[in-house]
Amino acid sequence: MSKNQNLLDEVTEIFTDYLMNNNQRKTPERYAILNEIYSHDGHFDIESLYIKMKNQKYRVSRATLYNTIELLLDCHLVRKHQFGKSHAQFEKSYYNKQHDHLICTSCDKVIEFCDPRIQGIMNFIENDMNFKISRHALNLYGLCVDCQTKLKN
Amino acid sequence: MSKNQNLLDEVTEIFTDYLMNNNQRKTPERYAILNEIYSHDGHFDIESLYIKMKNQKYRVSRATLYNTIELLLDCHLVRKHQFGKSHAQFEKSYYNKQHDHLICTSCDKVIEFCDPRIQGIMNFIENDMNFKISRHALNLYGLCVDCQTKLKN
DNA sequence: ATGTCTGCAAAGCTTTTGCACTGAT
DNA sequence: ATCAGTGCAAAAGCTTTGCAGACAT
Repeated sequence: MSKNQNLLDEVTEIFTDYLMNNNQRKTPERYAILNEIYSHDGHFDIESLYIKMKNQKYRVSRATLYNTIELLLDCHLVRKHQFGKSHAQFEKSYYNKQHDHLICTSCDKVIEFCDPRIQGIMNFIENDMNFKISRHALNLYGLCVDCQTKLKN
Repeated sequence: MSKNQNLLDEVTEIFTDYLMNNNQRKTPERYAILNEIYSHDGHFDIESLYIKMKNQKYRVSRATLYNTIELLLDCHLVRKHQFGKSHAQFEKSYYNKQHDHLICTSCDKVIEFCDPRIQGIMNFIENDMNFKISRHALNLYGLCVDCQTKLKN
């Protein structure tokens, strides 16, 4: 609880700094959205975030969600993913080390993993192909353990 | 020229086999689409393919393009990508070894590259995390050489 | 007081679906 | 002669935009 509160305080401060430095207004809606995102784990899309906030006291519009997500992406408090579905998915990214994803094509579950060898590949690309990498996404599509067992029966 | 013709003959045969084995009709539209895709290099989206075919003698609908692309994906003659834009991009995949992509976030150029180390990562995931991988996508986003120079000025 | 940000609704884009017709089998 | 596949248009999703009003500065 207090750990979560600390995290929330930290990201709120980062967001505030970002808004000030970019001449953006510090509106209650923006903080409410940041708060909602950092209060839950896992991946989400705009629609589910909209529903979740509507079901609570919040009064937000989809437009504001899209607008605010853009700001959060810009200050790296949120990451955006396209896992092959038509709609984008997001996740909070502060204090969450960069990781990659296994996507189960049967049940749509998303599993995170880390592998240091990716760094080697990226170093090679930057040095030998002279491409300045700002971010990466390694997605492995296939069957998770559960679905492998299910499909056997 | 004759090399391209050989490739076209080969993929046509593969597609024909696929259609027969799956009780799908061998319609001229489907072959026209396959032909169009294999006559050009690089990545494309449905809309540009539609425009390109409309500008020629072809009479195709978007619905048929989406439908046929689905078949071509299923028989692995085409690969689908989501590079972070809202619309999907595709590329022919026969005789095109599996590769990954550098995506320039400034000019949207897509550059292909291969790195054998990815195989090591995938082996590890399959064996130690018991996840059955069917395909992967490693996308590195950043600035290509041209845009690095442009942005310096 | 000013002008940005908001909610709402409407429009935009990509993709999917419904329907009557065409044509591969 | 069937009925799957097609073109066309309309619908369905996700995302963006226009506008009048609200509110952070």
